[in-house]
Amino acid sequence: VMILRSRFLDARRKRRNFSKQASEILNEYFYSHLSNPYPSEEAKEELARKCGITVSQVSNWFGNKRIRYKKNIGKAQEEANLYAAKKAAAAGA
Amino acid sequence: RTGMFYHRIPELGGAPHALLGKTRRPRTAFTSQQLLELEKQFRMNKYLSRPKRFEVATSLMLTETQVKIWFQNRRMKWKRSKKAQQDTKKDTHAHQT
DNA sequence: AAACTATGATTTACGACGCA
DNA sequence: ATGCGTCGTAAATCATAGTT
Repeated sequence: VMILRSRFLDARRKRRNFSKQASEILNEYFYSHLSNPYPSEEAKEELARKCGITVSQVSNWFGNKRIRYKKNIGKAQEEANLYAAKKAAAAGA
Repeated sequence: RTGMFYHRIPELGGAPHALLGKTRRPRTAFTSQQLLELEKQFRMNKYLSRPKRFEVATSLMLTETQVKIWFQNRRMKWKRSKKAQQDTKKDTHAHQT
């Protein structure tokens, strides 16, 4: 059909991947709160500050992460173990 | 165990609205013509009166609920963009230490 | 460099809750 | 009690960045 998307106004979709460090912080939070990965507004603000991104971006990240984790628990499990180990190592110090 | 994170509020709710008779309307991609008209209406009024909603829905072959929800979502988007603009202003002329 | 994959952003549709 | 408001979200999809 002629759903010729307004390919112009969507130019804000100029995205950049987050820094390795920011992803690290977000993943650490996600996997250490796996039973309830829903950060409060305050937690989102803190994550945003630590990652140097906006609160909306933090919300987007968690939304994407939750759904994609759920859709592939097997694969994500590796990542979960990785971050669990990392946390343990940090705590063990 | 992969304790599936259900939908918030551990107490109450229990299972997330699953086996209930309700069927979620599949996500429909509105056509560019529909979006153009909806945006036009939104520029005129941020809120739609009941008669106007019926008129718009009918002319665009959408349900009144779809139009209602579209306006709700559009207002949220509008609000987010205004907020983002404010935040940008704050950043733009920064206060250095 | 084309094909494929990862990822951040945007778009419909709701559930929960508020208020008149 | 009904109905529409916001808020936060799921899920699908889009658009581009990154990888093979």
